Amino acid sequence: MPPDSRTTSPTRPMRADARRNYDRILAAAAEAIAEQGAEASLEEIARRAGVGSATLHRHFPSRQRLLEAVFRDKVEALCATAADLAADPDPGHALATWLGAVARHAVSNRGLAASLMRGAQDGDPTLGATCHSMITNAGADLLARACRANAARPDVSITDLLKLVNAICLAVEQEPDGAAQADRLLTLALTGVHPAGETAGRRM
Amino acid sequence: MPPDSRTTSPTRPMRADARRNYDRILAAAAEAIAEQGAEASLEEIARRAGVGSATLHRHFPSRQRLLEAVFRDKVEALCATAADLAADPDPGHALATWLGAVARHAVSNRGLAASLMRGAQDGDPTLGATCHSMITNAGADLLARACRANAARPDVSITDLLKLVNAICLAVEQEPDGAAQADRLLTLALTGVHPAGETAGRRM
DNA sequence: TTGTAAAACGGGGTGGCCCTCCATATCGTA
DNA sequence: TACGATATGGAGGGCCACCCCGTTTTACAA
Repeated sequence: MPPDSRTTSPTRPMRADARRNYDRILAAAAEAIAEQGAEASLEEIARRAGVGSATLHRHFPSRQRLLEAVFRDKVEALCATAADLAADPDPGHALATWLGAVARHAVSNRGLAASLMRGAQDGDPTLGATCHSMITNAGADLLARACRANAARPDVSITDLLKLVNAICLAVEQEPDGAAQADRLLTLALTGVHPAGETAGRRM
Repeated sequence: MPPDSRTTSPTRPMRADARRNYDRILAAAAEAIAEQGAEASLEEIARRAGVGSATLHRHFPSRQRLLEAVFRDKVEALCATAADLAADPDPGHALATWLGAVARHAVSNRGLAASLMRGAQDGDPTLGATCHSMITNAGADLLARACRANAARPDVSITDLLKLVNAICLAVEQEPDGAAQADRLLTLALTGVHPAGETAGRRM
């Protein structure tokens, strides 16, 4: 929800200078995070944006809020992908494809995985439209279809599935060949370690 | 490799006061890390140990070194478990059991997972006996047996398997019910998302 | 026992970080 | 244009990692 001077929402529109600074901070943050990951220094982001650190903290009261703003469009793209895949004739394939897309985004956007995992947990029950809930809602439908088509076990939750994907991405995101590793590990996790032919679903 | 005044190694034995401080720091670190996780303040650890921060930095040039020293005995226990399980008549079960044990340790010792994952990567090619290599060597044997018994796919590496386990632990270690989640996710990853009966090993 | 060089120590400094206060500057509008 | 509401950012506080270097402690030999 980037503050929007065009909306007719009850909140008064932002002043022009405020909006300009907001956008500059967002751009600087995207740049810094791409280079250094989600732990990039907030002070440096403010410096890059050419604003004081107080201004950054006023617009984004927590790091999490900043991350969510930075990644919002990526998350929306992922949700759109999910909507497209909902029409796929093979629900199992659709689910796997989507999880792969999530992983690809998470690996190539350092910090995204961490953002997706933390759903406004830090006693921050303000906005309902967090990255976490957006992505969860988007995936729930795909999983439900896959279950109905018997392509996924009924006892698996979308929360667990996404946690798994994000855990993998979080773990490999600082390695040089992160994308390849994430793909390999995701495939491994989705298909299990048993060799083809052995009964799947056995509790090891 | 806790410096040992008893060894006959080429390096001169530690002075008594140095050894005493080393041990105190280690104890304080274990305590602080158990309470606050791997990001515990080094200054506070020094404070608890009753030494100056410079002394801490002299004994442990990096946080990673300190973590490895703290977790060394836990890792050794895990290696011992692996050795025991090598005699298990069901290699598949042995591997799964061991991975579960790794997960349990990692979840209950905050920071262990991160330690296990980073093998002296930070241009720190000093000691070969890092946590990472110890655990990898211990697991390699179990995996090899499981493969031979056709209980694991031949194209899976112990590195990947451990990365998966640690990724899961890393992701859930700050949540209240981390242990339960780790167990659930690990099972999911080992058995795959396909329902029982569907062919395992299919590339989704 | 005592003298000495080597080893170890730790207070204090540097610079970075996050976050907040409040005097000042800027904007939108009447 | 003038004025009140809004936004700004420098300065400062608290915390941290890490290092310098004068001082203390140790081990050992005379």
